[in-house]
Amino acid sequence: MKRPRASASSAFTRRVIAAVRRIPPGRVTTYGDIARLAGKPRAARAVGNIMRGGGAPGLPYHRVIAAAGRLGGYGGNEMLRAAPLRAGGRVVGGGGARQFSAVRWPSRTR
DNA sequence: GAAATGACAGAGT
DNA sequence: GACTCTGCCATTT
Repeated sequence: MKRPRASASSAFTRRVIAAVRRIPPGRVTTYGDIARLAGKPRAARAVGNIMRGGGAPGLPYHRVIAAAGRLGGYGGNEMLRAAPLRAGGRVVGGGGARQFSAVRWPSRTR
């Protein structure tokens, strides 16, 4: 099994973790926003890489979703249940991106 | 040091 | 409105 997990050995990784931690309860954010908070608005991919590693256990990574309002490709089914995504009713499973807009962390100040 | 991988984003068709 | 392709970045091997 080859599972290259990233570790928080860099400041950037730490920054991403801090950004996720900044997410208020009942709200979700996108990789792009996290990347931007980390200082690299184009590093959404890198953000996903860091999460994959799980360098910060306990961190609400499940609150971070794709900009499209979808979950991305991590296949978090049980996770969503535990996630506070029900802030607006339900983000995934039925209505999706629309409600997502309601719980989206208003951090994107483009 | 270089190549491969990956939980995305945005623009174009 | 939906699908496809490319670009950007960081980490790991």
